[in-house]
Amino acid sequence: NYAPTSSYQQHQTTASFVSPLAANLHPYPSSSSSSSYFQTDLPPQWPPRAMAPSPSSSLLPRNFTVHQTPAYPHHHEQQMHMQLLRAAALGGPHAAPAPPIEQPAKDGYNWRKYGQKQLKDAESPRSYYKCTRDACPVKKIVERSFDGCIKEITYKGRHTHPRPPEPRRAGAEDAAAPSSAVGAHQEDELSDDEDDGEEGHDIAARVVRRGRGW
DNA sequence: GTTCTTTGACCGTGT
DNA sequence: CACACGGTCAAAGAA
Ligand SMILES: [Zn+2]
Repeated sequence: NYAPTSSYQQHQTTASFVSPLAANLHPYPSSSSSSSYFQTDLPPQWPPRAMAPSPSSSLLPRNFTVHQTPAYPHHHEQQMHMQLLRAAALGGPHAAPAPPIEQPAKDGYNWRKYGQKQLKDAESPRSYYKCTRDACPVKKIVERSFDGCIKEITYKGRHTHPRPPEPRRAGAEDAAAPSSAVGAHQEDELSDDEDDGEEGHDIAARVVRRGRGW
């Protein structure tokens, strides 16, 4: 399942600067030969809208790969993998002061972190987020590298609500076409994860699990 | 008061 | 059975 990184690395080199999030992520490759993915029932708008959080941190990963699992046929849960890979040549000497920590990739939704785990092998800790909207089951797992770069983002579930409105900046530029010619190309890939309908127990177990400690 | 992050403990699953 | 691993809870703190 998780051996993809290597394969991506070869491609990532070609990545030209790409605005963190561009329309490239769009599931609608209009006339793309392989639109096999997304054909499932993706939310009307799954691609993160404005990822450029602020003027400060623009050293986000250049290249990214999208792994999205088609909605679970017999399950209400959907999982998509989105891998953000940064250019290999990032270890640049001068590069930039490199902010100690980067903001979590913003995708337009609001998340609350409910856990973090240091994985066994990988030295990249995973952060677990849940959509703050009430009754919205969507979860998000962010795995970063030691240097803070996002290695992989995993979305689970579908939002039961539209994307919350973006906070307006007083006297700021309009959010029409911020990124100029961002038309670089990147590879969007999706990988099927478990399609056999595992995790079914997940929901049930969760409910029962209510009364622990307290 | 609120919401969100941090953090170790806890729990389910797999070996 | 125990143990390791990954995901989640929830108390305490921070904003
Ligand atoms: Zn949501």
